[in-house]
Amino acid sequence: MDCGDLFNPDCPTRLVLDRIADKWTVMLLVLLSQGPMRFSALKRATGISQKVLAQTLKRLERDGFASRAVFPTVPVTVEYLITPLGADLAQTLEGLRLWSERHIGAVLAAQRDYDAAA
Amino acid sequence: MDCGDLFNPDCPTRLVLDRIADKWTVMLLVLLSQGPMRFSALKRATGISQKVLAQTLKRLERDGFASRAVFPTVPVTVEYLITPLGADLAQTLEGLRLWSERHIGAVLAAQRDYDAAA
DNA sequence: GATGTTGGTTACCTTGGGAAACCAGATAGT
DNA sequence: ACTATCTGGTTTCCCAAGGTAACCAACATC
Repeated sequence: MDCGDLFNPDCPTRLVLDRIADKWTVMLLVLLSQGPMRFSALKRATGISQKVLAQTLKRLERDGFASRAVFPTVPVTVEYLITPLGADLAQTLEGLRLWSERHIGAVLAAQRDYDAAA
Repeated sequence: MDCGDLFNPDCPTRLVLDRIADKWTVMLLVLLSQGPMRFSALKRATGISQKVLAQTLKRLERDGFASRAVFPTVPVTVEYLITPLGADLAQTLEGLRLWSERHIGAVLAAQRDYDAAA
């Protein structure tokens, strides 16, 4: 697991982590990778606040991970779609999902042990 | 990429994301997976503040991802080591590191395009 | 006994996320 | 005409997470 230079703040891994390692970005990425979704559907699905959802979607669009499609219905319909780049990233995060399902028990057990010792 | 139910807040993926999807946890996990490291070395390597480093390491320990070894030298030496569980998680994140090195250019290009359009 | 070293903890301040209200644009109901 | 309603936001205000800097304990050295 050599990063070339993880100590360097311009290391690609650090740059990518700075973009996606927050509370909601990864979850939105995974949701959108399952299919297009409207703003309100994403809000309902995640429980994220409207403000931060708008912010986070803007960043996803800026980074080239998602795109916005506006349909002039009434009321207006806005759909968010994953891009090929975003889909590729979501695919590599699939491993994390599998890991979570396999090891969540071990994590929760570790937490219980740690809390019991204190 | 079916999560069973990513809409459910108790979905394993969401629980794991809640633990590791913050500014520093993933980077510390990757660093420790390369070998044991002392507190001050982690601080220098990441640029993280002392307070948040201590906090984050405590959480890593609680979640069973890292362990703390204190050597009664003078001044005291404290080493942080990755656990098998943490190493396993870091291994699945290796895919993310590879993805970053391959696609960071596309991300930065997308950002440039987006900013130019505005 | 002042100084330096490591690994923290404790103020203090600044930034980011959450809750709720408001807004635009257009239609439906009364 | 007027109010209500729907979507997709933005604005306002508040609180929590993170950063800065100072301090502390336990020694060892000068």
